[in-house]
Amino acid sequence: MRKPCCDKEDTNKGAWSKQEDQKLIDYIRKHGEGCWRTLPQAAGLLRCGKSCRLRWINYLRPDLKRGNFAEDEEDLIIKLHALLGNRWSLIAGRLPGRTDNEVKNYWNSHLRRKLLNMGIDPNNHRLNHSLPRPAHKNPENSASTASTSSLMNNQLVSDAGSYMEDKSPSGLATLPNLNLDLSMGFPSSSSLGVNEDEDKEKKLNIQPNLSQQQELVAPSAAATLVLFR
DNA sequence: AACACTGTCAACCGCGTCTCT
DNA sequence: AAGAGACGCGGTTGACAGTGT
Repeated sequence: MRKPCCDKEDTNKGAWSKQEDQKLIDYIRKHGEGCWRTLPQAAGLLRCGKSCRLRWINYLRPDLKRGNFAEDEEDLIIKLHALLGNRWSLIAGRLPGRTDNEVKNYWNSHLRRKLLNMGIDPNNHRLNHSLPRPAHKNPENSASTASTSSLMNNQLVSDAGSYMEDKSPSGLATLPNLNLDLSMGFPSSSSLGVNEDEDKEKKLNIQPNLSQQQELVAPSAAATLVLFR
């Protein structure tokens, strides 16, 4: 049988120091990612493998974009969230250089509120008449919803809303064709295992006729999704 | 200037799934 | 086939920064 991931007494917790970061970077540059269980000891770090993995994926990876989200990224997150729900890793997989944690944080701190301010329920992306809709009155809103206006133009809200209601007898919500422009590159296999991605798309029954190497452009291929939630 | 409140984000925790023995 | 460890994910927490009073 395998050994436990780490001895909890011997591991550091909390914020990472620059030295720790450097050790992790150096080690992964030399040996590559993976084998997180043995990595801390091999790299001379008093951290558990889980913590190392998180630090690398969320912060140290060289292909991370960081900085503010662009409007098109915001739109894409909102669209994908309407389709996938809180499947942050899948959503982040469509945003090159972004991590699931980053997307999740951005959703919770910015996008959720933005939708609420528009009177849209962030949970189901439907217009919610019981929510406040200051739309034109609030200057902050009119400014901040510049990108979301394109959202409305795409009829995402109504589309998402209608299919959320359109439940099949089996209890699954079947999504109609959706003109979802997913013209983003595929996630790197380092950030999201290819096999895992494949597997999840199978589970989600996404059928955009894609090969792994193809850029994901699914306008009319139209993700026909069967959500299992 | 000092305090309270709010927002942001890195990191942790627990759980489900996968993989290995 | 079963059980245990490893991995990955989503939810939550807590420290810190920024803003308001």
